[in-house]
Amino acid sequence: MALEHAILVSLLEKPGSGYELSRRFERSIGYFWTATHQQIYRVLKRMESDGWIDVRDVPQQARPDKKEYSVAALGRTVLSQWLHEPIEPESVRHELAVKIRGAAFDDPAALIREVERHRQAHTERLAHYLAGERRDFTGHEAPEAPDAGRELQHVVLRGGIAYERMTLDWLDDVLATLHRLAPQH
Amino acid sequence: MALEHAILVSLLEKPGSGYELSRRFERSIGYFWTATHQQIYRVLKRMESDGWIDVRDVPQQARPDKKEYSVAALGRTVLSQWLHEPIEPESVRHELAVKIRGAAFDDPAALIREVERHRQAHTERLAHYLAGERRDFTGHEAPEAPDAGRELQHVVLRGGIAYERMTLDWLDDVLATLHRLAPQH
DNA sequence: TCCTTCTATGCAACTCGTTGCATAGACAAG
DNA sequence: CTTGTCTATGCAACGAGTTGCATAGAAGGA
Repeated sequence: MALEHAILVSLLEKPGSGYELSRRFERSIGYFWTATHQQIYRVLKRMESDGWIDVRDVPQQARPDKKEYSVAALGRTVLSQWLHEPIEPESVRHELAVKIRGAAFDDPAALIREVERHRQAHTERLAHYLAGERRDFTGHEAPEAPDAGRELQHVVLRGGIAYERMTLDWLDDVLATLHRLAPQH
Repeated sequence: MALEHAILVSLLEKPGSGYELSRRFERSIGYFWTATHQQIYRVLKRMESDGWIDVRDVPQQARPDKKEYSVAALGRTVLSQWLHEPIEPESVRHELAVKIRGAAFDDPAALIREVERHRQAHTERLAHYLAGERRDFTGHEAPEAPDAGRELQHVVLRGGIAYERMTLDWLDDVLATLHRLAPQH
């Protein structure tokens, strides 16, 4: 399991409440690990009772009070241990690929609109990543004092960008194939 | 849920037993949807009792008897319905990306070996895909009578190949970044 | 005033997926 | 003749993840 670890990384990058974490899991770290707010609240509670993180009640005006979590010493140890353990290659769940192979037993042309929808979604995500890259990573780095966190966030973001570009190319390939199989469209 | 649908697609491509399906989920369709044999047996039982698939006892010599499953009419209907439903973009679980971001709070150099291990695994998987492509998709297609199933399996495989190539390039980028952050290595 | 939206937290029920274990026939190697 | 491997199926328990629902304060618009 790695949700705990994703939360530890996110809280190390910046302490925050369950609500704030669930927002981050819709942006930033959520591009590489998804979680709903229910999952996050439940896991935060367990992590806190296990002493991995500390809580602090933060009264707010103009909005409900919140609980701000930050990583405790034990949490850093746990994260460090996890970082030194080898992980298995990702187990893939590529629903669209299953659909494409399934289309052979139905109407391939009917998938065209669906694939175009995905293409659109990936175009938007790529634009979003590129905007984030321009915003956060276009300043000059001091070459003698690189900021490790910043560099590592950037290389992960470059991975997201490469993934979206590859996916767009592939979806074009899929669309060409579907059109070839259904020339009347 | 899509394991049912992945199984329907696989059984339409070729009927088979739970054991045979679990083998396919380690190759072929398993590159895009993973499942263990326990999951497969459990779901097969449910699908059969729901009338999506038919069973046939197949006595064998030199090995235990098996139950061969094939898709029933209802299963085809269910698959067709699913194919016409829009699906959400994949929810990502990229554990290595979480680790890379986490490395900022530990020793980035300690990740180098792990990333190299992943690079090795992806190199092997790419070679495996390319071998499969040479084996199954190097014959000439009759241009007037394309085999839809074959074409669609090929485009999905091309997606896997593109993914592995992109991943290898990105892992090289990650390794260069890690080395830059730990020049003593 | 009521309705909606945003922040903020949480429970309960359920399904999905993983892990460990068990059984059993046939064959091959030592 | 025992051990290991391959085919073949399955149970039980647990943990992870999803879905639906609930509460509540404050702000802003109709």
